[in-house]
Amino acid sequence: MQILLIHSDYIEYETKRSTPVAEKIEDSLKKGRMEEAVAVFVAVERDDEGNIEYATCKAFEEIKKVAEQVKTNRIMLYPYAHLSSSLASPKAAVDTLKKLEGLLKEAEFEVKRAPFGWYKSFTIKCKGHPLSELSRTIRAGEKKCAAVVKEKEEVVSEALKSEAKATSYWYILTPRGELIKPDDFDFSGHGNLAKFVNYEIHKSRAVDKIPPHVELMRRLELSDYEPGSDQGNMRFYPRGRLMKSLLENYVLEEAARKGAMEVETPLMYDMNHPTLKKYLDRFPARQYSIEADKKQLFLRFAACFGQFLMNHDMTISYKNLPLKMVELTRYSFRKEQSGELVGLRRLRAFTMPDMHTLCKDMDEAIRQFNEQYNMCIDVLSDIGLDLSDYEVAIRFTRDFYEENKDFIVGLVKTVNKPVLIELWDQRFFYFVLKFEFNYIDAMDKASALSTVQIDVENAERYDIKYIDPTGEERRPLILHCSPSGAIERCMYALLEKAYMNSEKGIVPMFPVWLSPTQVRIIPVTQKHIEYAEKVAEGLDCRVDIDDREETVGKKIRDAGKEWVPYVVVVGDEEVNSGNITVTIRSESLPNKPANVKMTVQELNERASDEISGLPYRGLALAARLSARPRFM
RNA sequence: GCCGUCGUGGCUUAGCCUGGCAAAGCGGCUGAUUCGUAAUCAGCAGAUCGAGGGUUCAAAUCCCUCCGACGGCUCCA
Repeated sequence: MQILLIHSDYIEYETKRSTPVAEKIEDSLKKGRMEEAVAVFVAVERDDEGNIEYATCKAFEEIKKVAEQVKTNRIMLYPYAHLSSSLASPKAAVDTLKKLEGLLKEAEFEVKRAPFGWYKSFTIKCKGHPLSELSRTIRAGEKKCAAVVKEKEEVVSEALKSEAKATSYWYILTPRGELIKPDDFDFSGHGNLAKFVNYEIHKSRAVDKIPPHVELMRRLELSDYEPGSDQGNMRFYPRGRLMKSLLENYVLEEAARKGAMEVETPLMYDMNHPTLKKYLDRFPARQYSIEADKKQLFLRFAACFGQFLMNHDMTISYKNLPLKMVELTRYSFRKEQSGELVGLRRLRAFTMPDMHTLCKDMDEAIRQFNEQYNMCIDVLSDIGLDLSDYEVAIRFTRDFYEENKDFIVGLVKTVNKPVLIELWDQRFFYFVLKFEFNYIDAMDKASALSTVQIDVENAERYDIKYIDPTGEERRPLILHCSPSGAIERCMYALLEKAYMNSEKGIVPMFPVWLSPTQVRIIPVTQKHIEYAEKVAEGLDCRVDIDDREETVGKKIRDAGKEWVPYVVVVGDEEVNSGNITVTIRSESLPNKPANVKMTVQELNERASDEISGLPYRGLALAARLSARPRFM
């Protein structure tokens, strides 16, 4: 916020013409005059929008200080856009001005406020003494002022009021349908669930290690922080890009298999679009905003916007339902608080498959929910995460539960292990039912992967309708589904899992279909490279050749450090026998490689079998290791 | 965003407390070695000690501000 304070003999204004953003005012406010007053010219800036309370209170303090110094009790607030080139939205500006006016009045100042959004003429007679002209820049900053603390308490108490209404009731639901309070539940044999419940309910997250996956993502040259961007925006090296691409394609193909139509929608939207504005108001200050020409734009944080706007314009018959659309958001942007960002776990720009299903009624929504619940289990399983890696949370309103008890218990039976239940007396969010699969990492932290929600609110908000058999317009229910959750987060989970495995004495690796190199061929000396090439030609997967002038021991070690699933050493023996010796990583123990003699064809069959039915791409790097640059 | 800890060649770190020529390993380059399952040998290059400011004859080292990472609070995919 920029403010300019002028101690004046008098200030007077008169409105001339309204602009499109003008506030509505009574005629009495079209002219104003104040004698012996501090005129406060104010430009509310974009930065203030994140913390209007702070900016308002800080401005209040500054004005109060100056007014006391120049010994006046009269304040004229005057909106003055020309003090800044980075203005807040008109709505935020008016809010701020009104709040500031309120604070000043509370402090017993005599306050007048010139109307916002009008062309005005004004006359001011500046006193000209040393303190009569002052300017202040207010930035969301370090110190809290007294007024902020007071204001915060009020905000908190508001939030507490709403939270009282939305009390969460926590339970554990077993596959046998028993609903048990967490305190009464015997967690033995359910260590991860205990961690998850602890994480969710008690919010106990004390940890003193650095996250293992952060080190691994760099050591494996998958991805890294990009200091040249904003925090939480990653760079992906060729290996990481390959893995990510495979995962992306996989989820899209699975969605397509379930009948979803792939679409693409814009990354940025008009902040003042009437429909979007309402939606945005539920997620204050969470998005990146940018300015283009005169428009205030925000970057999407999911694909909902684009798809719902598309749904709004579509002509949809009941015969088209359930109607599925999917988009892989590269990227979804969420301006998370900087302290929350961690490696691939929590980002500001992330890739999320986002599928929406329009359903004609609750019965269909529930059937779809069940189908997608199962799809999510299958998707995570192919990615390399099984039911022992994540915990299930199901959250719903009491009403929904009363009407669909058997269905909920059925979901628990599907996974055949106890799940965490969160139940609300009233609907507090836009959904009545949702589940997430929460991955539990090496530091006992939980992160949501797959999720499905039954949305009962946005069809109305976006005016999405379908025509029923009688020709009537009706509102569909909308399922939100992310079959895998964020792609980066899947990579994080795989890295954390590999780390935990290595702690348990299991050799860490990725699923073969995701391994950047699937087969590494190590020629014993330079003269065996030609033979290595021949072996490579017989393999239908990502094969590379370590042609560097290093010892065999070194090359073996390096292949191990890259988690290559199959390592083939070729020397005189292989050239003579025609067979190859393969080190199979998945069957190896630490310091105990599993070496198996087989033919090239046998290895090819084995590898092809493991990756069949899953997306495939060629090597991300040169086939000869000597030609590869280092990224770290 | 707030609180705490940290930031030294591309990477991992020593040096910082107690100010006095910036060290090592890995990686890179050059040469020798042509090697059989977790690191072959030798040499060379490579640093604005996160950035900016201050104190001092002298700052990687002490002080301040900012940036970034990690951890906590809060939140989520």
